[in-house]
Amino acid sequence: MKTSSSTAARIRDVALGMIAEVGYAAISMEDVRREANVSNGSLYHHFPSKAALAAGLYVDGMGQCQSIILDALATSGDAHDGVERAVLEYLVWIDGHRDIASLVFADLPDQVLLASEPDFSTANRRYVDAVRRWLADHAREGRIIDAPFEVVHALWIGPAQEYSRHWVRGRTRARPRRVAPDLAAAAWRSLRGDRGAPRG
Amino acid sequence: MKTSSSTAARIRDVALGMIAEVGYAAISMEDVRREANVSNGSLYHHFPSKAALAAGLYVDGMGQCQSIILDALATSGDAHDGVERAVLEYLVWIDGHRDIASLVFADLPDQVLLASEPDFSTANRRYVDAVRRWLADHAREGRIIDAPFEVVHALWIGPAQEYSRHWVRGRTRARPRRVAPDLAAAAWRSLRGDRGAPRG
Amino acid sequence: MKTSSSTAARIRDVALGMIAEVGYAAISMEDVRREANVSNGSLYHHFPSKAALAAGLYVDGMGQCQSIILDALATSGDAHDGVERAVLEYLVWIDGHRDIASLVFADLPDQVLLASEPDFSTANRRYVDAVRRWLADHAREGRIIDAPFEVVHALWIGPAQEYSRHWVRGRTRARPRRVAPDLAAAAWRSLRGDRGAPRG
Amino acid sequence: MKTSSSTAARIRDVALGMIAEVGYAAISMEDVRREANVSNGSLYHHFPSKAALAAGLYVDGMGQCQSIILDALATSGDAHDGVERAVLEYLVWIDGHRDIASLVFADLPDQVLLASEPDFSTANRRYVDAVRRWLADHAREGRIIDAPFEVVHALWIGPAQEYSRHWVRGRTRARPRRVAPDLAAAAWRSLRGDRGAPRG
DNA sequence: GATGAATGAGCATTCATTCAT
DNA sequence: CATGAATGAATGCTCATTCAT
Repeated sequence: MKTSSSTAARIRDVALGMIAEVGYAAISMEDVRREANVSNGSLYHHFPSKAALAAGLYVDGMGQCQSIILDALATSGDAHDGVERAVLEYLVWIDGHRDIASLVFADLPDQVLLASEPDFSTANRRYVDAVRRWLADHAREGRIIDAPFEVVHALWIGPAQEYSRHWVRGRTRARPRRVAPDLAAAAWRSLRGDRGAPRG
Repeated sequence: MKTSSSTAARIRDVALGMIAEVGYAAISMEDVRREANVSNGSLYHHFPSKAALAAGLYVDGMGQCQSIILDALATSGDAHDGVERAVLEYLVWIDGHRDIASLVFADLPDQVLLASEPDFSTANRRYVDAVRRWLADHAREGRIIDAPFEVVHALWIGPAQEYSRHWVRGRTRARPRRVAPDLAAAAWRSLRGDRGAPRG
Repeated sequence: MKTSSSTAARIRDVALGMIAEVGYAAISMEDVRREANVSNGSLYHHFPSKAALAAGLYVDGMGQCQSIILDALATSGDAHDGVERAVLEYLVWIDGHRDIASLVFADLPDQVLLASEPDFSTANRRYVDAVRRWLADHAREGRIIDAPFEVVHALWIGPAQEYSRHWVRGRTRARPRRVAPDLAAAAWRSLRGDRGAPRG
Repeated sequence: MKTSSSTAARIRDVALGMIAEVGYAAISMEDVRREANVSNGSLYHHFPSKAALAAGLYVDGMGQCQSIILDALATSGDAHDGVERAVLEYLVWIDGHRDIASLVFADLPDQVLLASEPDFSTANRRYVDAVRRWLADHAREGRIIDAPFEVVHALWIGPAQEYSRHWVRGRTRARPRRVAPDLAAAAWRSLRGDRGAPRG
């Protein structure tokens, strides 16, 4: 429950909460306006369109989400540590930021994706490049399997994402942080290469 | 490529294609009506509401999707075979049914999910029960790890779903059937239990 | 005061009256809706947009207006007769159809002109071609001056149009039919060629 | 091509250009603001309303336009010379001031006309009185036909206005100055009285 | 003179749905 | 089964204008 003084921030907070709860398509600018206690003119003064409003939140949330993983890798000891910590911290973060997670998992209409550019692509490229580089370093030494990026990424983060997706939708009992250790361990089993077992 | 003779079938085909392409929220009954070359009255004669139209397609697609996995398990030899074949055949099927996959991955509004009941829950229960039973059998023998169903399922099918999701959105180069072997092998590495010994 | 039974006709009548009175920009579809006693949905069922509604009226009015002149020429005796009768009957008709005249003189936004195509261009071409042909016939015999079409047309109908324009805007005392003889006579003085005086 | 140093002048220039191009109704204060690179507050500091902004330009343009004709009359030799020179110089001026002409020909909404008062009426009265007086002088001597002012004016300037109107809308090939001699000569043919004998 | 946040009424249009024929 | 007219609520957005700083 952030207390937002500035109008723009208040709008953002309200919009994030509402989109997380019922989805982009199900909210109207009027809903946001009312909830944020802002006049229509003011709302559009700060955000030129519904799509732009959502796009801002989306790019921001996506960026935070990716940063968790990048940070885990940047501070990781070895391959095993990095692979597991990424999954672990991703799930812990999701667990603490359900609204943002909900937005990131939502499939937003093209309109919104369009309004997210070029920020989205820039952030995404930053993420993919960094992860790819990290993977390549470890793949070269045989610690991690050598496969196309998309495949490795799906094996690695895919289960955590899939689980989080269900949790966000309320179709799962255990919170992400509870299942994090299991998913982290399994991620390593999926990704470890021929010589990927220095720890044991 | 179905040939649709009856009006209802033509509507269904058109609707599936359109929802797959731009999403449920982005289409209108008028769009469907025009594309299917049907009068407004006729459209509503066959499908009482937009939600009902989508719900029918959704339940149907979901069912087909689940059947692929259930069939793989039913005809599987051992745990290893079942785990891998499920992923493999799932991906091959997705590869051949992009539109349906797109619909299944879409997060549909509550009204559609509501209109999907009770068929959806029935089918889902059938799926979950069967898979859970199959897993339990093999977990008991130590072939497959023993963890909560949602966790095991995420580890197993999660990467394939995540990859397919990206493919459907056009954000991936290789077609699902190309990466299927890698994802299948990794699924087994994730799920194999203490005694889930190498085949043969 | 036409009594219009069909919904579409009633909308058209109301819209013509309102646009004539206050202008295209000043009316709203809601105004038309209310005045025509039609539901919003019904209004848009018959006319897909405000521009389309106005465009229909515009093309129609323009066509009627042009027909008056074309008919006068078609039934004219000689050059003198045709030149004067065109002006005369144009003014008499305008005098009796103030609403339509108002619409024809209005400078409608590009939107509407765009929506008028291709009907507008077709009608216009028909008019210009016919008048041009009639003029050429008489210019060849020296009855009427030989100058570019636009110039001759401005000299011929221009004063009548300018007068009508002012009348429609309420900035003139005498009704068009009152001044018609003067304007008609002057038109002939403007247009008569070297041998344009068989009548005396 | 005025160079506008002051903010107010820059706004005026921009507004004139935009209104000329797309019309009063089609521009917003926001459009002007952006194009003139001025803040919203500043814009309203200089011009209290959209109508007032347009009204200023309108009255100014109208005045310039009328001055051309009044000057031609004031410096004219005889009736023939005055009638022709007025048309001639009017068209030459229009040719060089397309934007202003466009504004003068536009049919502006009542609120703008209202905001133009009393300046507009004052200027108009000055124009009408002067022209009427000039005409009366020559009509008394039989040089120019004796008819109601509105009729004479329509015959005299009407064709030039009608032609200019079309040119401004881009519906004409030849520039006004090209057709000026023809229109001027015809104007004299229309207006000459019984004793409006050939010059010289 | 300048700035930009705030206001709220208004608008064209969309859309799912109903109903008479 | 089919047709198309009718309905009315809802929505994203624009815009002229005001006001505090």
